[in-house]
Amino acid sequence: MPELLEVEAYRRLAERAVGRVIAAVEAPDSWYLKGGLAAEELKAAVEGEKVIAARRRGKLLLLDTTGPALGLRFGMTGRLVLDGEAGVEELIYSSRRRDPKWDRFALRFGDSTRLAISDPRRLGGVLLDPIEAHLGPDAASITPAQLRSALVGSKAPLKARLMDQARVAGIGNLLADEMLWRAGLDPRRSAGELDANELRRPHRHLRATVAELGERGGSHTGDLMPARSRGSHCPRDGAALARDTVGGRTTWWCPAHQH
DNA sequence: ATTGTGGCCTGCCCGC
DNA sequence: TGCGGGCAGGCCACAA
Repeated sequence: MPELLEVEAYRRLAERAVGRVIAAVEAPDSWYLKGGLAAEELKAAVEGEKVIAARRRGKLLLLDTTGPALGLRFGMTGRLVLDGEAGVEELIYSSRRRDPKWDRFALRFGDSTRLAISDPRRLGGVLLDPIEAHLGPDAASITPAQLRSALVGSKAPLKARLMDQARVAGIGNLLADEMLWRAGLDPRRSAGELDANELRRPHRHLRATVAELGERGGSHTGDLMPARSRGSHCPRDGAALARDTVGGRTTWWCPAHQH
């Protein structure tokens, strides 16, 4: 599913659209426009404007224009397609097909090219002038001090806090499980319970996991990923893996080495 | 304020 | 072979 690694791939794809002028907005699905945004309002705001940058904060893709910025969200099944080319080919939990009816939003440029979001399950959305301050520091560049302050003083489970986009932006379910598995930390522990020594581990493993899975090609390429099924065992020590809901999400962890 | 829960979206896979 | 139930997770509304 699109976590920050996939959205970063989308950002790189969208960067090719920098310099193009938005000739028309296609918004066939009003559900997909968030924050009370109407299609007419969106058209009036960005048609005729030029794309000047493609940025990312967490899982949010930002298209800066000479007018207001556009915020693109992908949920877990959204795919960015530019000129018929997808930013990510293999999107786990989404369909491998591409059906035109799944195009929930698109920009048509003056040179007849087109940037579209194909999203079978309509879990993504489009925002006009998103408030970036609603998102915490980006997980790929967060500092140790920033991560520490995102965790201390909280009674929420460690995993829930890591996935709270207002505290740390970009960590989804798979990345959270993978980094905690690597860090040897129990996802259910209260975030604020970590001592000074333990607090260093999430940061180190977050950075390492993001870098490594980025090179491998996405958030689904973790070492724990193949073991996310019933009756499986820890790839590190062979112990039976535990499965439960933590932070509202299906969570897999190793009771033998994650404490 | 913080934390937890349930619902939304819909394609796909498994078992009958 | 078709069908129905369960499942996936990002986000939001809402409750305690």
